[in-house]
Amino acid sequence: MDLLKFNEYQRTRYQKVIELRELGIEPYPPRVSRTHTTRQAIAEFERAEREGTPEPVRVTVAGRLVAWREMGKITFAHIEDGEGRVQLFFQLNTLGEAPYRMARKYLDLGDFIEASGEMFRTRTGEPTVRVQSWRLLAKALNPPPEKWHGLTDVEQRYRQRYVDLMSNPEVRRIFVIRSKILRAIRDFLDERGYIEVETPILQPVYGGAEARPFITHHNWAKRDFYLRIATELYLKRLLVGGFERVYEIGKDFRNEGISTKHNPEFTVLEAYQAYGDYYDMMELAETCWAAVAERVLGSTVITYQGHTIDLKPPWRRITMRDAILERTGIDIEQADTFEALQAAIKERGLHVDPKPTWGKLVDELFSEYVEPTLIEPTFVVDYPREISPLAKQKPDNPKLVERFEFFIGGLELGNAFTELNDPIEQLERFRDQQRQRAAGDEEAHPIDEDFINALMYGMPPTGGIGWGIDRMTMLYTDKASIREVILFPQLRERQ
RNA sequence: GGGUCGCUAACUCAAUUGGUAGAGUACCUGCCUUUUAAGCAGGGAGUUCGGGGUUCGAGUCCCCGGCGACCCA
Repeated sequence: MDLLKFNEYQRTRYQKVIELRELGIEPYPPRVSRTHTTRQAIAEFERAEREGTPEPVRVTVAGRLVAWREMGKITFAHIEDGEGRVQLFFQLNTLGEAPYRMARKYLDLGDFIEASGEMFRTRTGEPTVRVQSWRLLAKALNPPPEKWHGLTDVEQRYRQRYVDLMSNPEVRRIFVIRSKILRAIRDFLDERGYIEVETPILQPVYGGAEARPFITHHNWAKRDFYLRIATELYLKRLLVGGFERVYEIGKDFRNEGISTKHNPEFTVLEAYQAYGDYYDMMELAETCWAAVAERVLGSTVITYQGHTIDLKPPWRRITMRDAILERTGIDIEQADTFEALQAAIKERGLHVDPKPTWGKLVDELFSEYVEPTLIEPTFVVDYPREISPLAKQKPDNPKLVERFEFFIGGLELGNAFTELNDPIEQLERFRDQQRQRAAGDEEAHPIDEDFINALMYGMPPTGGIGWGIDRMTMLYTDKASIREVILFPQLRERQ
């Protein structure tokens, strides 16, 4: 950074750094001698008050200077640490001339400092540290945002999340909840005997979902790799290997646009259970989501964008056929060819993006007319086979597979199936995808020959499920945009 | 990809019809020994997102571009 380009604030603050060093004071010392967090200091003081302890409570607290009120020979300040804040009382008589003047001359809002002294209550009753000595821990060169409004500019909030976090406590709270959600999911699955695994992010063949991948290059191998779009095919290899219950939580990458519901890299849970099916996955989903809400929010009832929603099981189950019939009057079992469905859509004057196949048209019709209406937790079951190349077909209807997606608050949240474990059928499905790719569908699945080889060793009947952690966090924190629940969301580079 | 809105001091925001770019916070100086959005007095601080055009004169009008938010596809 060019020192000459320092602004007014940076110049005055950096000047203080220089002067402090001339005085032999290091503005960025290596160690801290904190004895109490702000919360501990207050708690210990209040306990001493209750118990009538005669000795004063002595503390050394540390944190960021967030308020500074000079009143002549005394100054009130607040510091903030990870747990809260506490008031500091700088007094000329207590500190002595030099340390008091130094504080007033060299401290600025945003600096990290350490202060030692006895706890007391001010006239207004606030527990406060009467500062007997203080020390600069880290000089801040940039001033913090305005104390009352904080940082509100959305673009700057995302680009400089550190400023957002320091000035908006609500934002910190969201990411604490996100962390607790992850913890609760892991606890839930661990209690059910799942083991957590890690599979490759760099993959020679991508798969497990319909999406365009990011491509990267490995210099040593002299070849391109794909960033994974799903963990599915690797996790199922582990079931072939003999693990019965596995899950992975990690980032997937999809080379697509950005929206309030899409970030190119996003966090996903996938879980697989041998000897299970998609009914077991419904039970897993509704139980887990309710348990997580209970553990993280203390209730299964949440508010999302004005809707009050109870996540308590059992959730509503409806077939995709009935859901579409309900909302559009079209029975996809009758309109069971591409041409018939096209005709039915036209006949009813519905607006659906043109799609190349029956299955994709069904999916589009559903997304357009059903999905936004699914506010209560709902499993939509039995999807068209041709858009579900990794799911096992329904025994009584070869056009459909044992697959469901679930929806809450109008958000598509997860996807699950009874996993296809017939290697030859799987190969056929991949070949179908290959044909769709040849016909111009860039999102069609490529053939993963090693995965077929794995299935040829035998994979037990299995239920599998995946859901997005980002959207789950949106739901639990009542946020309409995925960027609010991702610490550093993807943005275009600024010039 | 299309539409709407936005981008002005470090932050939050003003700026009438096109007529000297302002306020609050923050910063600097002074006063002030129980304040808490402390107070009082004074001062400094701008590539008005970038480029071009119209005009005597552009933050404001027009064109091109950038970034963001929301809606639509």
